[in-house]
Amino acid sequence: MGPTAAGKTALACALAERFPLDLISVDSALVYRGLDVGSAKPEAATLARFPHRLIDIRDPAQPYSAAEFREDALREMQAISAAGRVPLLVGGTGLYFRALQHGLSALPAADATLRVDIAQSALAQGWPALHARLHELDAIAAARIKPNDAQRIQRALEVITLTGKPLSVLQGAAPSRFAYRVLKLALVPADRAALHARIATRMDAMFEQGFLEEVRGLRARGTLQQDLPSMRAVGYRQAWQHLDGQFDAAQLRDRAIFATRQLAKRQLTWLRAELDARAVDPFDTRYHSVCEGAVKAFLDRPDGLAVCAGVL
RNA sequence: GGAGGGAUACCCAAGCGGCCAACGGGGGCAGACUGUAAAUCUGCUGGCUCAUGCCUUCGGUGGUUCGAAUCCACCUCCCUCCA
Repeated sequence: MGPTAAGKTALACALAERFPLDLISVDSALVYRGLDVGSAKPEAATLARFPHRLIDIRDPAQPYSAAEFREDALREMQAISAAGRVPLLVGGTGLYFRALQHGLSALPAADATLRVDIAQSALAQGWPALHARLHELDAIAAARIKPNDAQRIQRALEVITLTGKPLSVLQGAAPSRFAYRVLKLALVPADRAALHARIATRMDAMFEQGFLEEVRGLRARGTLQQDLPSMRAVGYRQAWQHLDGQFDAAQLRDRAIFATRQLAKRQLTWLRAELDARAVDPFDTRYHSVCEGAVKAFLDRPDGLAVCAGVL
């Protein structure tokens, strides 16, 4: 686990080189085919040598979901284990890690038509009005969801409409047991400025590698919309707006970098919640011996990043 | 050389005698997070203390006033136009 640009792929490959590991990507953007440069998808050569499962499994016109990820990941873990190898989950999507490990309540899947309906009434009445309606239907959920949190209000109303039951009731309990022992490895920047520097450098590299052309191509397909999850990904959203003429190239670079830094920050919040809860001591050599030289090498990295690990 | 316009907190930008430590946006920091999650949302963002408290801020210096970011004078720098 780790924030974007921390070097997760490099660490994963280094580990896979020394241990009987098969990689599974835990990343909500890498699942989309055609989002390569801008998503920092591992290079073809890397993927050829270290295959990652759950990359390029979906067309960008079709949304993916945490629930689908859980199913897919469990299936892959099963297959890998059955083959006598160990699954190594690599990625930065906190919700996916959580959903995988702790499960999700039995809720209905997204309903595109219904979402459009809800969004339309929100356009007319404003989200606070819908929040008020949610309060009538499910006071508990409404108390937890902020009046401006469009996405969650929409989902809550969607679930209630689909099932006739309050979301808060449905979310009540679903502790699905997780059949695996977990060793958590996290790449955490000891110095935020170092991570920011990496992000800027990588963004410039992306532009040089044809990121804009990639987005032009995706738009040219004619089947993609700005509001699709794939096109709202960090960088892609800003590039789309730039190609719409909303701002110049300099602005694009700035905005894409800002968005990436903000993403990294949110990822670190997930990580802290995850790691603090375990009270992991990053320098407990017991864990390091598990991953030997690979982790040690990363621990000694001079770029302000560090690896910590812990058994769950 | 002459005529205008402008200098506000990290950045942009309101304010134009008291309700101003100073609207708003960006950025930053912290947090939340159950089928959109690289998404969505919340809080904080001069210092000290964290109390309806104190201190230091609105280019610089001086002045007017009970009281100034807001008025006046001079100075410094920037922009536009005329020469």
